Amino acid sequence: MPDQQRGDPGPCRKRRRRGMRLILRPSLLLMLAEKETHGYELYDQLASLGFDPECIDSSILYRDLRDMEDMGLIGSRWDDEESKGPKRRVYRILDVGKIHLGEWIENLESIQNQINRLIKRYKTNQI
Amino acid sequence: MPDQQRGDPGPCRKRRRRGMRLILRPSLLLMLAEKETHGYELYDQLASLGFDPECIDSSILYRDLRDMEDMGLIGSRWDDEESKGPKRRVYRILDVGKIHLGEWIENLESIQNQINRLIKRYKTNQI
DNA sequence: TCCATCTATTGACAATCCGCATATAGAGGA
DNA sequence: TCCTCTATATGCGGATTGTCAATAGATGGA
Repeated sequence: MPDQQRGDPGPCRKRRRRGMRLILRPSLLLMLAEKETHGYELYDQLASLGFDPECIDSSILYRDLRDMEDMGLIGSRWDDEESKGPKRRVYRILDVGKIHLGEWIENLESIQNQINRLIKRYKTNQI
Repeated sequence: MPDQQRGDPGPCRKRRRRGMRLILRPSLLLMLAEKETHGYELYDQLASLGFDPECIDSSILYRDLRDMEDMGLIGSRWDDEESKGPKRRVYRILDVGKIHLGEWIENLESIQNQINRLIKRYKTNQI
């Protein structure tokens, strides 16, 4: 019996997911800045950035990719190599996306500072 | 003319807000763990935790407080002291809330690790 | 041949969340 | 009287999110 059918919420609790959504897009953008690739491989490599793949529905990843394409951050083409299985849509980062990624990283740094401050205050006050 | 009516999104950009929402509730809970108080004072003190008050609509704060009360994390009573102005709803943290706050802090720590990893990879690869 | 499985992407739908505007209301000051 | 500050609450429309299902090519085994 799968976990979802027991009362067990498992490791993918809501407030954990919230943080996940915060860093998913910059993570995808970073991976695309390293090399162009397709959604399914990005999905596999999320673990290398600390994501639990079981907590991420792939449709979210694909939607984020399409959204970022609509925003002009990344571009895509259908793969022309013969691969095993259905066709792949290969994404690459665009210049606008690189700039955007840089700003995203800055924002994450400021969020990190804020989280630091919060945790420090929590530990200092011995709650 | 207020900022909202110009095209200017100002400092409260969406992806900044996303991070804000992530830490608002634990911040409120931490402040209530330090001392019981009412919503308006919490609102004023958010700046001490690195929030930009202009980026937070007070309705969100009040709604979060009510939600956390519904979850059984905090309790409230109407203030019996005579204060200047309308009555205040004074919140205090409950035991369940303290446990919840601890778990929240742990989650924030793991999110922090993930952000660290992301930023490090960004800087190392000289994107 | 049929079926299960893996790869790969997409779309539909309901639920939730968020920001904005607005309502209410007591107290103090001009 | 009217404005402002303090203080809390609600309703609404639009954006975001998560879940589920659909589509579809390739492979391998019974």
